[in-house]
Amino acid sequence: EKQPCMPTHPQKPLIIKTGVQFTTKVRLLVKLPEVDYQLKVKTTFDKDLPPGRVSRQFFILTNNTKVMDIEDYTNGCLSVEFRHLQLKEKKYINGAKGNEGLLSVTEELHSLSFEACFTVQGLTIDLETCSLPLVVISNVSQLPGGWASVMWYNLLTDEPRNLAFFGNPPRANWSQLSEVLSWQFSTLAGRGLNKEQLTMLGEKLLGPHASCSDYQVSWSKFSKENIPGKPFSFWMWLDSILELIKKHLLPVWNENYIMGFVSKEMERTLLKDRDPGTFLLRFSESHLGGITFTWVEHSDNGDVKLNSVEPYTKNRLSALPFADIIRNYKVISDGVVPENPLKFLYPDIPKDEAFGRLYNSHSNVITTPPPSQSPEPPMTPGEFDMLNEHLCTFDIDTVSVQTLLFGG
Amino acid sequence: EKQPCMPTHPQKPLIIKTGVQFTTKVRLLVKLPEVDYQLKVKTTFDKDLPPGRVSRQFFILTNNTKVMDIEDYTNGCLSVEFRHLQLKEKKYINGAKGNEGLLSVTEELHSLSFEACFTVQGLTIDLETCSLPLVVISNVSQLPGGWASVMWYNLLTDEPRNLAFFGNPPRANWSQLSEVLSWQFSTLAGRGLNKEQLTMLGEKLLGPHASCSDYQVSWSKFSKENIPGKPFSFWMWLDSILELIKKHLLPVWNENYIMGFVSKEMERTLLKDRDPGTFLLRFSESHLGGITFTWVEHSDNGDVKLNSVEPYTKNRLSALPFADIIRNYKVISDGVVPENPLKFLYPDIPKDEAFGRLYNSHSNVITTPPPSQSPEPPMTPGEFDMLNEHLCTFDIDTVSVQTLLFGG
DNA sequence: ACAGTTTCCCGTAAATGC
DNA sequence: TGCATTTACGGGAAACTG
Repeated sequence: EKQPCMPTHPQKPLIIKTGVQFTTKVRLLVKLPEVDYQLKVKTTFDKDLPPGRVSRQFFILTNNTKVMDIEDYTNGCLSVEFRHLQLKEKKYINGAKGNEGLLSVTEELHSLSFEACFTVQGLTIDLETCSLPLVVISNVSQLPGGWASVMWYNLLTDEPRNLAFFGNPPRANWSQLSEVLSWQFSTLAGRGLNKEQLTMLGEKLLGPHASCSDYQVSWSKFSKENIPGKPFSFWMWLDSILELIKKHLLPVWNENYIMGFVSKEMERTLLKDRDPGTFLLRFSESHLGGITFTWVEHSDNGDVKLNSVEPYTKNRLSALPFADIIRNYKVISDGVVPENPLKFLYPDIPKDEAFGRLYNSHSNVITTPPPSQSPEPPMTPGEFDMLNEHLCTFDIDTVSVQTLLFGG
Repeated sequence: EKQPCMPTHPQKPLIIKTGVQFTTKVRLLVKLPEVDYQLKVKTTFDKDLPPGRVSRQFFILTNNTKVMDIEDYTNGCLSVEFRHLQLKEKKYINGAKGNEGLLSVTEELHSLSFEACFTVQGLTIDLETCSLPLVVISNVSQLPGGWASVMWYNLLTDEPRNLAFFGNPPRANWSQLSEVLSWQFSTLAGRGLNKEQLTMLGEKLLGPHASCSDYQVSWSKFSKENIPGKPFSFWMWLDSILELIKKHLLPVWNENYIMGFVSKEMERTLLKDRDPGTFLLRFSESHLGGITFTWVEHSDNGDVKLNSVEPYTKNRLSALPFADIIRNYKVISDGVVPENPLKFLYPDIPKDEAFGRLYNSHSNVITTPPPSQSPEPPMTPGEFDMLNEHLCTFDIDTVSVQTLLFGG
């Protein structure tokens, strides 16, 4: 049987959006003695949470009971997959929202519980397990915040179900965190971040004085506080770039043509001694999801001048792919013949040699519609791969099953 | 009380999308003697349609009963407005879909019924009325087809409720139809179509030999059959242009700078004797929702050459407004200095004189994000204005009320 | 296999709630 | 009032269904 619909945002599991279908699967790890009746599993959302512990309460709209089935004839394992599950918020008649006041919705952790009950050799056995902490959102605009929480939790704790984690979230070592950030890029595009790129990110987060690997980053600095002088947090900024790459820059990113994370100072250091027309590609630090290029120009008196273009965002890039923008970019100034100032991709690759294979449109004259989106690249392995299977795939804990089987 | 949400697609009433809220209002035209209890009105979808008459059946998801209220103290009129109504399709357990097989969903007409019952001076009075025919769609992609049906019905019949209308739809005189088409533009933008533009449309629909005003257009030619050699019907094509104007071309359209509907032959006739650099703006006939410009060029040997650019569609226009595209358009050919070939808007208005006020971005160098959408223009009056009030606003027929009042 | 139709759900905008 | 959060729904794409 083919799956009629995939789970939500497959790249970001453990986040459930209300009103959108999701899928979950439980597997029984012990081999049971023959049972002559069907083993029913019931799934419940936030089963044994004392009301008021979390500010919002949800329930599963759709049918939440299903019979276990033999998953695979090679191991005879019993499993059940719930599909088309959907979450809805409970509305309180008398506004008794037990809001703790401190946490945002994406810091509020929830869980899915699974229960099964069966009788074997006169013993009644209750099985129960639950998922890793889940974040519930109501709009995809909350997805970046939710994913920040999932990353922080799984990076910093091995506890299976500490729903109060964000009441007092621990700090992360920059060495751990930078690895996770790099993985975000490699799961997206097959290319992580190099040392220089990570150094720039570390300095952005911790200040220029120290990006030593034992420096610690607070949860707040990572995703709650705004970057000084900017209306967005570090993670919101970085996630906007991930989205931009995913939708509009994959070919160029995968060719390693986007230096991307370069401070203004480093940019000057790199470019100042280069030939005129040398340029590099850099993500905007002032706007969400923007990319720009900076090129070297020599004034008549020999001064080195660096020019940048206003960042391109998804709107512009969906009208014309980035490689074609680079190809056809022209500077028009009064009295001067328009010219493309971009000659060599840093350090010295002739522009057309680098981008030639990525060009789509032919020229300004014969304009063609934007080409269809390039297909999603295959994912590369990484520590978070466990999350990249089905949403909430977990096994019933063998130990507790055995306890029940022999201790009942 | 402020309205919490507007009805669906306010420009296209009498079309209801399943799962999307709509609003309706009934008004009692006769002044009733004092009643000491509240007058309840119940609304029902497709109340007395024999099952099987239409292929799909729908029901109102939300509460469908409401109490009438005094609308306006100057006339003391009773009325009730239903808000947040929502339609859902009935699913048949045993596929007894009474599909007539011939009609498409947007040709299937439905109606909303309203009932009220009250007692006055010992007489029990039943009031009932119903809406003009409605089209039910499940996706906005069906909106153009639905609006074609609403237009055709209201253009060609005065019957209040001929739900079988599209079983054998009448033809329309070109004189009537062209007026309706022009109104589509004037309700959108405050500017209808002129004689030349309508002539081009008439020839497109009827062939070049005759666009005499008593020529008749069939329903099929208008919106069902594809234009020969094209994968879309006449109305789909025209509607795609209306959408393009609404979202991306309002300022330019309202200035009357878009000739728009010009045959290739007419274009040549108009441009061939003009100065080089004279251009006109024309909608694409080969692609949905596209606009292009054609300009005159003189070859070295004196031959007149007409060039056109590949049509701009909503994707490109949302990245850069059309006036700026015209401003910065450049032809780049090998060995020739890039130049903007657009000099004079036909017949002879210097480009910047025409478009200057509409320019937004300054040049290619300092690029700015596209400006926010310009606000909806006020509507102009027209025969279809009655439709452009609330969705399904109608009065209970005075005659039948009196019949009931005195004939009971 | 296919075309007409519906469902799904992201992403933007507006409404709502606190 | 302002900000956080939810709701609404257009639009593109996938899934469904005869």
